[in-house]
Amino acid sequence: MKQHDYQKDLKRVNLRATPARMAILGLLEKVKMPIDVSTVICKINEEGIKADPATVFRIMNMLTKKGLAISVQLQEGKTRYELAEKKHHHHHLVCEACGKIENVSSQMIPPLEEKIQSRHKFIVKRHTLEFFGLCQDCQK
Amino acid sequence: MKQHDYQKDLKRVNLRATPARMAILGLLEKVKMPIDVSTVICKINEEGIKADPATVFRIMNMLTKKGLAISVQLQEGKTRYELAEKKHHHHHLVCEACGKIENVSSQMIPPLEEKIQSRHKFIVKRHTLEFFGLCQDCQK
DNA sequence: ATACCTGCAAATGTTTTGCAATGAT
DNA sequence: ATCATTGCAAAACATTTGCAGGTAT
Repeated sequence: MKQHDYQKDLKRVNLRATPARMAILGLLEKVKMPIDVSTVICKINEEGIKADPATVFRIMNMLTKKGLAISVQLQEGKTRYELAEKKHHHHHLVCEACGKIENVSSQMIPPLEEKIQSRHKFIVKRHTLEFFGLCQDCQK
Repeated sequence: MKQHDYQKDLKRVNLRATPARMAILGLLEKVKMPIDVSTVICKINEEGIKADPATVFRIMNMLTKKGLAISVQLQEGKTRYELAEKKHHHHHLVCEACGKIENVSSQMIPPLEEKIQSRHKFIVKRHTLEFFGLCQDCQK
């Protein structure tokens, strides 16, 4: 189980390796699910790293812009972030009872909910699907 | 082209028919796309109906809870609402250039982006797909 | 040494809440 | 006459920004 070299990751995208950034990358790898800024602050604080919300928001925006993190919005009125694993694009299964968040790969899409139900033992109550891009008029 | 009887719709779900509610339902039907609270306030104001943000938020929450409206979140940090047409479940095509929002039906899902591209002349840059329901542990 | 980062305070934007007054039934 | 609904003010959150001081490189 190889530990990522965050120092190198950060240097690669021209970001300085600060304690907060290292801690955040480590945390994102450890939790393996999208987390919001308050959780980040709380968790890294437990590791002895104190950071201001403004700083954490700035870091998350940076990591996202640089491609090290991905922002995820799950109809909660706030943003979550997860590590941008180079591997497959995926979506999320959000349990409305306990809040647990699992991943599903895009290959799941075709017979959609039945497949998810049988493979993940997850009862799909509803889903959201939104496409972002360019409408006909804006393609010029 | 039959005009909806909002008065009856509201009564059916035990909500009183107030000017603000009638105006909002009428507006939602007219615009035919999800709109946010600021837009609602602005538009109904043009019709001579003045309403406080707190009131409009309360109304939108009510309408949503009662099933007359649906809330839509398109990664904007705010909530949009659309009329809960009894017809088919659908998703949205959001143009990142002009902000126009079109609808797509669920039947589109299978070969996903290619189909959307050819049928809607919409270039899909990215999409979000999230499932909400009950995980294995929470099904008891 | 220099440019980047951070903390702090203040501002912005969305949404919620308490309470007294108003309005629908 | 009720009880729901509204407006207003204030508060709660999530997020952003300006600026001066601190820190990686």
